[in-house]
Amino acid sequence: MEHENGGINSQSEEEFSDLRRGPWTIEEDFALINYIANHGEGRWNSLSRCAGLKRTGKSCRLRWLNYLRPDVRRGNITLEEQLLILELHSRWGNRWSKIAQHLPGRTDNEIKNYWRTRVQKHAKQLKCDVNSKQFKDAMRYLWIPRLMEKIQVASAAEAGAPAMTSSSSTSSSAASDLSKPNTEANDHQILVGAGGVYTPGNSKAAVSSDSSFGSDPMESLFYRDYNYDHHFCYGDQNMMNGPTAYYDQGLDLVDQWMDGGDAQGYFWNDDIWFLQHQFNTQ
DNA sequence: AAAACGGGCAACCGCTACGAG
DNA sequence: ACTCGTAGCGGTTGCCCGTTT
Repeated sequence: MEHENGGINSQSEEEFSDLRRGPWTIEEDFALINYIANHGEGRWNSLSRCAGLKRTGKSCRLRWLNYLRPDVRRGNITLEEQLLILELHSRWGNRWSKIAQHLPGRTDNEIKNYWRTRVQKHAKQLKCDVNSKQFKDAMRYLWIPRLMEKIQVASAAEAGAPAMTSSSSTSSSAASDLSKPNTEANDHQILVGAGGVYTPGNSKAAVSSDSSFGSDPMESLFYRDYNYDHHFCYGDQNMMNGPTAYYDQGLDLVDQWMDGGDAQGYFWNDDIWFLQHQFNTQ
Protein backbone atom coordinates (compact mmCIF):
# COMPACT_ATOMS: atom_id res chain seq x y z
CA MET A 1 0.00 0.00 0.00
CA GLU A 2 1.40 3.36 -0.86
CA HIS A 3 1.88 5.91 1.80
CA GLU A 4 -0.93 8.35 1.55
CA ASN A 5 -1.37 10.37 4.65
CA GLY A 6 -3.89 12.86 3.48
CA GLY A 7 -4.66 14.40 6.81
CA ILE A 8 -4.16 18.01 7.68
CA ASN A 9 -1.33 17.06 9.95
CA SER A 10 0.60 15.42 7.23
CA GLN A 11 2.49 18.42 5.94
CA SER A 12 5.37 18.41 8.35
CA GLU A 13 5.45 14.66 8.25
CA GLU A 14 5.96 14.69 4.52
CA GLU A 15 9.32 16.30 5.16
CA PHE A 16 10.51 12.89 6.27
CA SER A 17 11.63 11.01 3.25
CA ASP A 18 11.95 7.70 5.03
CA LEU A 19 9.16 7.45 7.54
CA ARG A 20 9.13 4.15 9.30
CA ARG A 21 5.98 2.09 9.46
CA GLY A 22 4.94 -1.20 10.95
CA PRO A 23 5.87 -2.76 14.26
CA TRP A 24 7.96 -0.77 16.66
CA THR A 25 11.44 -1.88 17.63
CA ILE A 26 12.84 -1.98 21.16
CA GLU A 27 15.15 0.89 20.26
CA GLU A 28 12.26 3.02 19.08
CA ASP A 29 10.32 2.25 22.22
CA PHE A 30 13.24 3.28 24.40
CA ALA A 31 13.74 6.46 22.45
CA LEU A 32 10.11 7.39 22.86
CA ILE A 33 10.00 6.49 26.55
CA ASN A 34 13.19 8.38 27.29
CA TYR A 35 12.08 11.47 25.46
CA ILE A 36 8.70 11.56 27.17
CA ALA A 37 10.32 10.92 30.54
CA ASN A 38 12.48 13.98 30.01
CA HIS A 39 10.16 16.29 28.15
CA GLY A 40 6.66 15.04 28.70
CA GLU A 41 4.11 14.08 26.10
CA GLY A 42 2.17 16.16 23.63
CA ARG A 43 3.11 17.96 20.42
CA TRP A 44 3.60 14.58 18.87
CA ASN A 45 4.95 15.66 15.50
CA SER A 46 7.74 17.73 16.98
CA LEU A 47 8.26 15.11 19.67
CA SER A 48 8.86 12.51 16.99
CA ARG A 49 11.44 14.71 15.29
CA CYS A 50 13.20 15.72 18.47
CA ALA A 51 13.34 12.16 19.73
CA GLY A 52 14.99 11.13 16.49
CA LEU A 53 12.15 8.85 15.56
CA LYS A 54 11.30 8.38 11.93
CA ARG A 55 7.66 7.99 12.79
CA THR A 56 4.61 10.14 12.35
CA GLY A 57 3.38 12.01 15.37
CA LYS A 58 0.26 9.94 15.20
CA SER A 59 2.23 6.75 15.34
CA CYS A 60 4.18 7.95 18.36
CA ARG A 61 1.05 9.01 20.17
CA LEU A 62 -0.65 5.70 19.49
CA ARG A 63 2.36 3.69 20.56
CA TRP A 64 2.63 5.63 23.79
CA LEU A 65 -1.04 5.58 24.69
CA ASN A 66 -1.75 1.99 23.74
CA TYR A 67 1.43 0.29 24.74
CA LEU A 68 4.19 2.22 26.46
CA ARG A 69 2.26 4.32 28.96
CA PRO A 70 3.18 3.15 32.49
CA ASP A 71 -0.39 2.75 33.64
CA VAL A 72 -1.60 0.78 30.68
CA ARG A 73 -2.98 -2.60 31.64
CA ARG A 74 -2.52 -5.50 29.33
CA GLY A 75 -3.59 -9.08 29.29
CA ASN A 76 -6.76 -10.87 30.27
CA ILE A 77 -9.93 -8.87 30.47
CA THR A 78 -11.41 -9.64 33.87
CA LEU A 79 -15.00 -10.69 34.43
CA GLU A 80 -15.73 -7.29 35.90
CA GLU A 81 -14.26 -5.61 32.88
CA GLN A 82 -16.21 -7.85 30.54
CA LEU A 83 -19.36 -6.94 32.37
CA LEU A 84 -18.58 -3.26 32.14
CA ILE A 85 -17.81 -3.47 28.46
CA LEU A 86 -21.05 -5.26 27.69
CA GLU A 87 -23.09 -2.89 29.76
CA LEU A 88 -21.43 0.28 28.52
CA HIS A 89 -21.57 -0.82 24.92
CA SER A 90 -25.27 -1.52 25.23
CA ARG A 91 -25.58 2.02 26.46
CA TRP A 92 -23.21 3.93 24.23
CA GLY A 93 -22.52 1.71 21.25
CA ASN A 94 -19.11 1.92 19.62
CA ARG A 95 -17.94 4.81 21.74
CA TRP A 96 -14.74 3.00 22.56
CA SER A 97 -12.93 5.93 24.05
CA LYS A 98 -15.83 6.75 26.32
CA ILE A 99 -16.11 3.14 27.39
CA ALA A 100 -12.36 2.97 28.01
CA GLN A 101 -12.62 5.88 30.42
CA HIS A 102 -14.48 3.57 32.79
CA LEU A 103 -11.89 0.82 32.59
CA PRO A 104 -8.73 2.22 34.12
CA GLY A 105 -5.62 1.23 32.25
CA ARG A 106 -7.49 -0.22 29.32
CA THR A 107 -7.25 1.48 25.98
CA ASP A 108 -10.01 2.10 23.53
CA ASN A 109 -8.11 0.00 21.05
CA GLU A 110 -8.01 -2.97 23.38
CA ILE A 111 -11.69 -2.73 24.17
CA LYS A 112 -12.51 -2.38 20.52
CA ASN A 113 -10.46 -5.44 19.73
CA TYR A 114 -12.10 -7.37 22.54
CA TRP A 115 -15.50 -6.49 21.21
CA ARG A 116 -14.69 -7.42 17.66
CA THR A 117 -12.88 -10.64 18.39
CA ARG A 118 -14.96 -12.00 21.27
CA VAL A 119 -18.39 -10.50 21.28
CA GLN A 120 -18.93 -10.25 17.56
CA LYS A 121 -17.64 -13.77 17.18
CA HIS A 122 -20.37 -15.03 19.44
CA ALA A 123 -22.99 -13.09 17.56
CA LYS A 124 -21.72 -14.62 14.37
CA GLN A 125 -21.89 -18.08 15.86
CA LEU A 126 -25.42 -17.41 16.97
CA LYS A 127 -26.18 -16.43 13.41
CA CYS A 128 -27.48 -13.08 14.45
CA ASP A 129 -26.20 -9.59 14.00
CA VAL A 130 -24.32 -8.09 16.91
CA ASN A 131 -26.63 -5.09 16.67
CA SER A 132 -29.78 -7.14 16.49
CA LYS A 133 -32.35 -6.95 19.22
CA GLN A 134 -32.04 -10.67 19.68
CA PHE A 135 -28.38 -10.52 20.50
CA LYS A 136 -28.74 -7.43 22.66
CA ASP A 137 -31.46 -9.12 24.64
CA ALA A 138 -29.28 -12.17 25.06
CA MET A 139 -26.58 -9.95 26.45
CA ARG A 140 -28.83 -8.03 28.77
CA TYR A 141 -30.84 -10.88 30.16
CA LEU A 142 -28.59 -13.89 29.90
CA TRP A 143 -24.99 -13.00 29.41
CA ILE A 144 -24.72 -10.01 31.74
CA PRO A 145 -26.63 -11.63 34.61
CA ARG A 146 -24.54 -14.74 34.15
CA LEU A 147 -21.37 -12.69 34.30
CA MET A 148 -22.60 -10.98 37.42
CA GLU A 149 -23.27 -14.29 39.04
CA LYS A 150 -19.81 -15.49 38.20
CA ILE A 151 -18.32 -12.39 39.71
CA GLN A 152 -20.30 -12.94 42.87
CA VAL A 153 -19.28 -16.57 43.02
CA ALA A 154 -15.66 -15.68 42.46
CA SER A 155 -15.68 -13.05 45.15
CA ALA A 156 -17.45 -15.37 47.54
CA ALA A 157 -14.90 -18.06 46.87
CA GLU A 158 -12.12 -15.57 47.39
CA ALA A 159 -13.61 -14.60 50.73
CA GLY A 160 -13.75 -18.21 51.78
CA ALA A 161 -17.50 -18.31 51.86
CA PRO A 162 -19.32 -21.26 50.33
CA ALA A 163 -19.98 -20.28 46.78
CA MET A 164 -23.43 -20.57 45.33
CA THR A 165 -23.42 -22.39 42.07
CA SER A 166 -25.84 -22.22 39.26
CA SER A 167 -27.23 -25.63 39.98
CA SER A 168 -27.51 -25.25 43.71
CA SER A 169 -28.84 -21.75 43.83
CA THR A 170 -32.48 -21.24 44.43
CA SER A 171 -32.69 -17.54 44.14
CA SER A 172 -29.43 -16.38 42.73
CA SER A 173 -29.73 -17.16 39.10
CA ALA A 174 -30.84 -14.22 37.07
CA ALA A 175 -31.22 -16.30 33.99
CA SER A 176 -33.31 -18.92 35.70
CA ASP A 177 -35.78 -16.44 37.07
CA LEU A 178 -35.83 -14.29 34.03
CA SER A 179 -36.44 -17.31 31.93
CA LYS A 180 -39.70 -17.99 33.60
CA PRO A 181 -42.84 -16.78 31.93
CA ASN A 182 -44.62 -13.69 32.99
CA THR A 183 -44.63 -13.51 36.72
CA GLU A 184 -45.15 -10.67 39.08
CA ALA A 185 -41.58 -10.97 40.18
CA ASN A 186 -40.22 -10.74 36.71
CA ASP A 187 -42.08 -7.57 36.04
CA HIS A 188 -40.34 -5.68 38.76
CA GLN A 189 -37.30 -7.56 39.88
CA ILE A 190 -33.87 -8.02 38.56
CA LEU A 191 -31.77 -10.54 40.33
CA VAL A 192 -28.33 -9.24 40.98
CA GLY A 193 -25.99 -12.11 40.52
CA ALA A 194 -25.83 -14.25 43.63
CA GLY A 195 -26.48 -11.28 45.79
CA GLY A 196 -30.24 -11.44 45.92
CA VAL A 197 -33.25 -9.78 44.44
CA TYR A 198 -33.07 -6.26 43.29
CA THR A 199 -36.21 -4.25 43.07
CA PRO A 200 -36.85 -0.59 42.51
CA GLY A 201 -37.74 -0.34 46.13
CA ASN A 202 -34.60 -1.72 47.67
CA SER A 203 -32.02 0.02 45.60
CA LYS A 204 -28.83 0.63 47.49
CA ALA A 205 -28.34 3.80 45.53
CA ALA A 206 -30.68 6.40 44.28
CA VAL A 207 -32.47 5.18 41.21
CA SER A 208 -32.13 7.59 38.41
CA SER A 209 -32.76 7.64 34.73
CA ASP A 210 -29.68 9.77 34.35
CA SER A 211 -27.42 8.09 31.86
CA SER A 212 -24.27 9.32 33.51
CA PHE A 213 -22.36 7.38 36.12
CA GLY A 214 -21.47 8.13 39.62
CA SER A 215 -17.93 7.79 40.82
CA ASP A 216 -17.99 4.02 40.76
CA PRO A 217 -19.29 2.43 37.57
CA MET A 218 -19.30 -1.00 39.09
CA GLU A 219 -21.51 0.18 41.90
CA SER A 220 -23.80 1.69 39.35
CA LEU A 221 -23.96 -1.59 37.55
CA PHE A 222 -24.82 -3.60 40.58
CA TYR A 223 -27.07 -1.30 42.45
CA ARG A 224 -28.53 1.15 40.05
CA ASP A 225 -28.41 0.17 36.45
CA TYR A 226 -30.09 -3.16 36.88
CA ASN A 227 -33.33 -1.55 37.60
CA TYR A 228 -35.79 -2.98 35.17
CA ASP A 229 -38.14 -0.07 35.00
CA HIS A 230 -35.56 2.61 34.61
CA HIS A 231 -32.66 1.08 32.84
CA PHE A 232 -33.15 -2.31 31.39
CA CYS A 233 -35.60 -1.11 28.83
CA TYR A 234 -33.29 1.60 27.56
CA GLY A 235 -36.27 2.92 25.73
CA ASP A 236 -36.45 -0.25 23.76
CA GLN A 237 -40.08 -0.39 22.87
CA ASN A 238 -40.10 -4.11 22.30
CA MET A 239 -38.88 -4.80 25.77
CA MET A 240 -41.92 -3.06 27.09
CA ASN A 241 -43.76 -6.15 26.04
CA GLY A 242 -42.49 -7.66 29.22
CA PRO A 243 -40.90 -10.88 30.23
CA THR A 244 -43.10 -13.05 28.11
CA ALA A 245 -41.64 -11.63 24.96
CA TYR A 246 -38.23 -12.02 26.44
CA TYR A 247 -38.94 -15.59 27.40
CA ASP A 248 -39.93 -16.58 23.90
CA GLN A 249 -36.86 -15.01 22.41
CA GLY A 250 -34.68 -16.49 25.11
CA LEU A 251 -35.84 -19.92 24.15
CA ASP A 252 -35.07 -19.18 20.55
CA LEU A 253 -31.62 -18.07 21.50
CA VAL A 254 -30.93 -21.10 23.59
CA ASP A 255 -32.05 -23.25 20.71
CA GLN A 256 -29.51 -21.51 18.57
CA TRP A 257 -26.82 -21.94 21.15
CA MET A 258 -27.54 -25.62 21.31
CA ASP A 259 -27.45 -25.92 17.58
CA GLY A 260 -24.38 -23.94 16.83
CA GLY A 261 -22.86 -22.87 20.08
CA ASP A 262 -19.34 -21.93 20.73
CA ALA A 263 -17.12 -24.76 21.78
CA GLN A 264 -14.11 -22.65 22.57
CA GLY A 265 -15.05 -19.51 24.38
CA TYR A 266 -14.15 -19.07 28.00
CA PHE A 267 -17.31 -18.22 29.85
CA TRP A 268 -19.39 -18.64 26.76
CA ASN A 269 -18.65 -22.32 26.63
CA ASP A 270 -19.53 -22.62 30.28
CA ASP A 271 -22.68 -20.63 29.69
CA ILE A 272 -23.95 -23.04 27.10
CA TRP A 273 -24.11 -25.66 29.78
CA PHE A 274 -25.63 -23.11 32.11
CA LEU A 275 -28.28 -22.01 29.69
CA GLN A 276 -29.12 -25.53 28.72
CA HIS A 277 -29.51 -26.38 32.35
CA GLN A 278 -31.67 -23.39 33.08
CA PHE A 279 -34.03 -23.91 30.22
CA ASN A 280 -34.27 -27.65 30.60
CA THR A 281 -35.06 -27.64 34.28
CA GLN A 282 -37.74 -25.00 34.42
C1' DA B 1 6.84 -31.90 8.47
C1' DA B 2 4.81 -28.50 6.07
C1' DA B 3 1.13 -25.90 4.21
C1' DA B 4 -3.28 -23.76 5.09
C1' DC B 5 -6.16 -21.54 8.02
C1' DG B 6 -7.99 -18.49 11.48
C1' DG B 7 -7.86 -15.62 15.70
C1' DG B 8 -5.93 -11.90 18.14
C1' DC B 9 -4.00 -7.68 18.23
C1' DA B 10 -0.88 -3.75 16.98
C1' DA B 11 -0.76 -0.29 13.87
C1' DC B 12 -2.54 2.54 10.23
C1' DC B 13 -5.98 5.48 7.85
C1' DG B 14 -9.44 8.90 7.21
C1' DC B 15 -12.00 11.97 9.33
C1' DT B 16 -13.69 15.45 12.75
C1' DA B 17 -13.21 18.69 16.55
C1' DC B 18 -10.87 22.21 18.56
C1' DG B 19 -7.81 25.92 19.69
C1' DA B 20 -4.40 29.33 18.35
C1' DG B 21 -2.97 32.84 15.38
C1' DA C 1 -14.05 34.32 9.36
C1' DC C 2 -10.45 31.66 7.94
C1' DT C 3 -6.28 28.69 7.96
C1' DC C 4 -3.27 25.70 10.12
C1' DG C 5 -1.57 22.43 13.47
C1' DT C 6 -2.76 19.11 16.74
C1' DA C 7 -5.39 15.69 19.28
C1' DG C 8 -8.44 12.20 19.28
C1' DC C 9 -11.87 8.88 17.55
C1' DG C 10 -13.64 4.83 15.17
C1' DG C 11 -13.03 1.73 11.27
C1' DT C 12 -9.91 -1.14 8.88
C1' DT C 13 -5.79 -3.60 7.64
C1' DG C 14 -2.24 -6.75 7.88
C1' DC C 15 1.10 -9.31 10.53
C1' DC C 16 2.19 -12.84 13.87
C1' DC C 17 1.49 -17.07 15.79
C1' DG C 18 -1.00 -21.06 17.29
C1' DT C 19 -3.91 -24.71 15.50
C1' DT C 20 -5.59 -27.77 12.14
C1' DT C 21 -5.27 -30.56 8.11
